[in-house]
Amino acid sequence: MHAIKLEDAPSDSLNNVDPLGRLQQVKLSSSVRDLGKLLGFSHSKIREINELGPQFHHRRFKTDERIYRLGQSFESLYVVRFGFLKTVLRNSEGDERVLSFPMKGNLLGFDGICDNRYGTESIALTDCELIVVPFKKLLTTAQSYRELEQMMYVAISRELTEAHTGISLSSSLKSEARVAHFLESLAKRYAALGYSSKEILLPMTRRDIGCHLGLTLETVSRALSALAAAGIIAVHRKNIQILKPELLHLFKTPLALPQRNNQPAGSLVFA
Amino acid sequence: MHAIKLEDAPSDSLNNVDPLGRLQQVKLSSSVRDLGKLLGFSHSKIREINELGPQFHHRRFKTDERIYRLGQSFESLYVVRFGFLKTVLRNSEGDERVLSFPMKGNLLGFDGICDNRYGTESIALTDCELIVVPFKKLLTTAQSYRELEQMMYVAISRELTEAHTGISLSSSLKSEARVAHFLESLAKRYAALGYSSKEILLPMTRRDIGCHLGLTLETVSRALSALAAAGIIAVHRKNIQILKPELLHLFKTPLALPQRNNQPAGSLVFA
DNA sequence: CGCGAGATTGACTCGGGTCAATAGTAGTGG
DNA sequence: CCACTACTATTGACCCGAGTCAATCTCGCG
Repeated sequence: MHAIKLEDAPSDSLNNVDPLGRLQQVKLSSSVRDLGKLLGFSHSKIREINELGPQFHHRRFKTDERIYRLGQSFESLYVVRFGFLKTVLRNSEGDERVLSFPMKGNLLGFDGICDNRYGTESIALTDCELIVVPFKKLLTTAQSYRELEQMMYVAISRELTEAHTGISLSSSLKSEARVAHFLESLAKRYAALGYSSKEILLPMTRRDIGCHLGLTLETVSRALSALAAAGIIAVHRKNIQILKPELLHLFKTPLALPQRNNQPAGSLVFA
Repeated sequence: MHAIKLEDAPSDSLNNVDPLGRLQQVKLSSSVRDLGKLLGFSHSKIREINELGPQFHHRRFKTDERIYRLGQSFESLYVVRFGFLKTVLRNSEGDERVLSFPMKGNLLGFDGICDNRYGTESIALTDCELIVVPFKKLLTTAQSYRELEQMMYVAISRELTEAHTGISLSSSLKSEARVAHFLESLAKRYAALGYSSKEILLPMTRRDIGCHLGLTLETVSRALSALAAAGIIAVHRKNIQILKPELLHLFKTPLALPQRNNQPAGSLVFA
């Protein structure tokens, strides 16, 4: 039933795991080209980059560790090499909102750029490894490595725009549609990383999903159950099988049925 | 009753209005220093910038004109010199979401950076004037004007982060709290521009506000009425007077009342 | 003056929040 | 190894807030 191993090592061989399978606090490093690849830039763009040049350290974090805290002074951007995280926005009253669930290739910490301190908090959902990109180093070394700076900014723009789109557009949808949309986008991201897009292991709790979508954990649970009852997915705790991706996609639309009669409609249409 | 004149010229003297008060389609230009000031960077940072250097053209738009369309190929960033606009995100089904209401000093169009075409649409709510910053020019001239490029990126980060925060945090609040929060942040922005923060003229419709906050226009209207009934604001169409800013702020919190009894509570607490 | 877009207000309905009870799962320590 | 515990998830019952539909009002503009 285990969908995928979330801690699966990336394809290259930079890992360092001790005999018990535990992650060690070793520091390894990545070149600008490694970063470019990880961030998903095209090969042509990356080939222009000199292989020699600045190196960026890696850092490992255990489950539930904080990468940085709200208000902490901003020093570095992070690129995920493996593992899963969440970034959280807190308001003064303490209730929180999950902005994103970064995974391999995603960028963290850019919300600190504008006022030199992090405006969010980032927490490891699984053991994970991040590449540390000190912002000052980025600005100074980029004199010679201009490509890097521009790559980073393009990546920032992409991250923010995507997060924006995701959160914003779903807000007008019903709970089931939001959850369906969430699963779909997660599946796409998994697929892009080479994981299965049919068998998904959710690294986050229902509460986290709720905080991300603007729903309560109960509603998320009910929505998953409803999608399961409709035969579109199968749910067993954090293991999700996507049985009918095309119906999942249909579910996103606000059910543009005539719906003038007294039919119950709603979630039973697919039952 | 007119709160402020939205078309008020900025304090410097770069405007060009014909004898009838109409805006002319003249092109004027701004230096890097002008841009820096407009974007709100500190004087010390700006003083380092050579006054000579690249110049950026201005462009005027009439009410309801589109600055750029969704899908259009990305060429320029825009900085608002005066006037009010809205940026809109549309999904495939056509329903829209208002992401932001840019005004003087705000930046537009950065969502096009990541895939070279605009992912949003930007529409003038009033006549307005924008400074055009061609992205290619930014990248190439920035060899010598590195400050400019970095300023722009900091500004982008700030815009996106703020928009993010605004939309995200309000989603857990009740409608009245959302509207109160919206008014408060608008008042702050007005104040920062030197306008009155007590007498506000909303440049957008109730529908726009609703699309921004994830509410319907009726709910926005009701929320405004409720705030008015509580004596916190006075509403006359698009003219809003903020009578008790501190209560407006209190309203933001989810009303942490004991509320165990059968008191009606809700919007009448302040009546 | 009359038209139409925008705004307000009311009545009704229902989706999702809240509270609560239960069950499944993982981790801990004797 | 198993029992205890704490966390996570599921499901039900209830109720309130906001969406929907609709009528009316106001204002600006031709």
